[in-house]
Amino acid sequence: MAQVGILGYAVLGLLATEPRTGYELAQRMKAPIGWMWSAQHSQIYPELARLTETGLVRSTVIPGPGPRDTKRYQITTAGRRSLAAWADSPITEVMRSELMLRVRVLWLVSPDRARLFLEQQRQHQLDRLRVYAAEEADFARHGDAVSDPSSSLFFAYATLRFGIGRATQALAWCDWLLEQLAIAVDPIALGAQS
Amino acid sequence: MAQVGILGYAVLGLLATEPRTGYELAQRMKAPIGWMWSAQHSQIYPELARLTETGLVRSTVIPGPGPRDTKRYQITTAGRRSLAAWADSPITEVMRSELMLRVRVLWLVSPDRARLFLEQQRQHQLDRLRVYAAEEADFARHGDAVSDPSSSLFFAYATLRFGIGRATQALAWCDWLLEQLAIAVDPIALGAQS
DNA sequence: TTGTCCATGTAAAAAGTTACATGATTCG
DNA sequence: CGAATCATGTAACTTTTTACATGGACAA
Repeated sequence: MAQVGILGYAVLGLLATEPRTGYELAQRMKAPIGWMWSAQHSQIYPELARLTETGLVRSTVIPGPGPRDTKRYQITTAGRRSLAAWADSPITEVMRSELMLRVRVLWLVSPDRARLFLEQQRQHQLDRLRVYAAEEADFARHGDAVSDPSSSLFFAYATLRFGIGRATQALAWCDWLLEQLAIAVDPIALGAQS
Repeated sequence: MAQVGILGYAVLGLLATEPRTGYELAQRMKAPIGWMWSAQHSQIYPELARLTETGLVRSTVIPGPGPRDTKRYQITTAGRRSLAAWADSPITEVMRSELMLRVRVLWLVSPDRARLFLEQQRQHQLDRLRVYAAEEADFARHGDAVSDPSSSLFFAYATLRFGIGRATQALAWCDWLLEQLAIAVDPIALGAQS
């Protein structure tokens, strides 16, 4: 029995709340959900075929445009069971931050360019926070279900909170680092502060 | 001219401060630096060969054990130039969090298992913070160089700060979520709080 | 009529993981 | 004398990215 990879579970997780087409799944895997996990459509279509073969999803043809059939996928009972088993299995996460790789090497860049780079990152986090704020407003409209820990909505909201926390932390870090750089460039400021 | 990928720059970044063997590079790519970017030795050796071909690193054979030559790699002037150019070039980061994928789906799991899962994550963050604290103590021993933004040490310290901030934020989020779950399970606590 | 969105796929290449393989030294 | 560490590599496989390919509907 072919085992399911993370991408498979990501797809099953999205199908667990409602049926979707491959295209819709691909859309969802972009920002802001894509800031948690991303995938291209070229990865999703073959994955859906695999999940169908192993009986974890099922599809029905619906009317749609284009040269091929439009298929709406739904999760099966077996799929739901597989997803639940994966949900609280041991997790080994590999963190990858290109940003930190860059920062580690910023001493090779002129102070001006370094500051510009960090200001761009700062702006990037602000942009994210604005998107998150809009998402949070959406959740607020749902009312009580958001605070009910047996609902899928509650955990979707929890991931949003995580994203907001992360962006806020990254923003604060940018500010701290920019401040450190400013102090170093202008020792008078240091004197005035101490 | 074959272009360098992120892994290549990660390697160049480590070689920028001092020469190392492939083995030493692989060691460094484990925790806690590996929490920012990780790579296996099977990826590093071929990468070093590529970087040698393109003239971004150079190696000298040094005495060592085993059936093959032990090589110490150093970055070349061309390598340093390439690295500096990459450092502040536009960045497009793809965030991947298996944890968030799991949390999104925790409503499928029993409340007890969900709480256990989150408590494990909480402990995981605490463990990380302990390792980071030890690393921070190391930096403190270096004295002034840590606060000099023209030094490589300063930016290494900045990435450590980022890691600490991230783990702290994740910890706070775990606490928040666990609290939400506790309130839902035990409505008396809610009454007592309000 | 040109461009964007909907909708599905395949192919090729790059990146990353896991497993295989060798052998010296050093510590318990 | 066995296990861990040092040290280097290759092979097979999986995952992810980028590019190619088709075509309907609808709006500027």
